[in-house]
Amino acid sequence: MKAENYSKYAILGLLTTGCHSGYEIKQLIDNSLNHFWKISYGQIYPNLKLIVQEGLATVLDTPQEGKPDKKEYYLTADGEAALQDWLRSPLQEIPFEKNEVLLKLFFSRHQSNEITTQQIRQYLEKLKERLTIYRSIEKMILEHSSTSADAKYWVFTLDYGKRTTQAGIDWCEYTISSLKEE
Amino acid sequence: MKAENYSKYAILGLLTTGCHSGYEIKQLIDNSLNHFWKISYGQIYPNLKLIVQEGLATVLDTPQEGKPDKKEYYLTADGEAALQDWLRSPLQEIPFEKNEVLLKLFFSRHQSNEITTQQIRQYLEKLKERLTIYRSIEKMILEHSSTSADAKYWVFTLDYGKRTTQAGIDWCEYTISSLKEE
DNA sequence: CTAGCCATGTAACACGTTACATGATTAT
DNA sequence: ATAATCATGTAACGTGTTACATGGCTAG
Repeated sequence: MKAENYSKYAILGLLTTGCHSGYEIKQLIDNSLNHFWKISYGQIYPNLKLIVQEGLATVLDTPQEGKPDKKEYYLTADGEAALQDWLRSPLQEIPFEKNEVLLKLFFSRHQSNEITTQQIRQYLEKLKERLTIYRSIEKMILEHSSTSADAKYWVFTLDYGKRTTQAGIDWCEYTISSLKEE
Repeated sequence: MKAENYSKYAILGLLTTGCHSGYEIKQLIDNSLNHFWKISYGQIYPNLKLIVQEGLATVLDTPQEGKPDKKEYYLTADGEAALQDWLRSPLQEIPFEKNEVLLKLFFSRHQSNEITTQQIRQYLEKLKERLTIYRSIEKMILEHSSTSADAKYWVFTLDYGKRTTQAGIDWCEYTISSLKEE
């Protein structure tokens, strides 16, 4: 009963978006998927090796001038098929949030409302920053690559981030004001 | 640069909510914290052992009639202090969602809108179920233990779940209708 | 001259899940 | 009979992060 290795498919997908090396994959994830997916080099490089071993991509050693050499990966027909198979496969789980603020709030009768409020305010600030980041990524996509066939879908994923973050912001404000009335 | 072991504090906190054995902790988490925290026996029992070793709790072997013996854990003064220290410590990270639907949607130009829509619909159904569960937990808390000093805070955490889930539901409906117009 | 970017990779570690082992009682 | 609930625990496994190693080029 082994779950899928999602990171493998994330990498497979990213190889179709114009980036072809481990380094570029990391860049794109940090810039554009950061709100629902993360990945580290410790995952990327071993997975790329695996993907080649399974025949889902081929490597091309590309020397560069003034920069270190890079390895460029390109999906094979099998790789394309594997990506599409995974895309249409049914969802396994819905996302689960491990939320430190809520965990603390759950036990907050052991603490003054003042400190609890402070922490929620801290959380609120972080959510606001996050919202700003989402908006700037969205702007970038719309200006920079609105012609790309991917753009439409990327904007959908950002919309999700914006909506749920806004819901979190609303909650913070409501909860802070509730704690004050006492 | 080692992050905190949150599960340890989750257990520490739960020992103050009327449950005192590993089994009871698991029950309560599955019933009431499930929307922002999960834990398995493989984490609970080793952590309880650790907590006792650190002097944060004491164990009491309690034989039961008609049931297996259980071990009851009670926080020491040090344990109470450790919990409070952690509660007031600043937030480390804000939660990060690893979202399979969004990952697939990100690459959905490789697939027909029909299948993409189906998957979002699937996601929508799961979010609706989740919302129903939140509402029933909330009702349980309000009816069953509204007198408890914890109840107020527990309801806040549920409110968060309800709001963000509702935002997800709205997003699904909007996105499905957007994909149809083509 | 120092920081940061470009670029690839591994080893150790932390965290968490799953499956397994044990075994009594109670409800269907 | 059989499944479910009560109850504790460990070992193997999977997944992901962090720190480290290497090293050249470019901008301040």
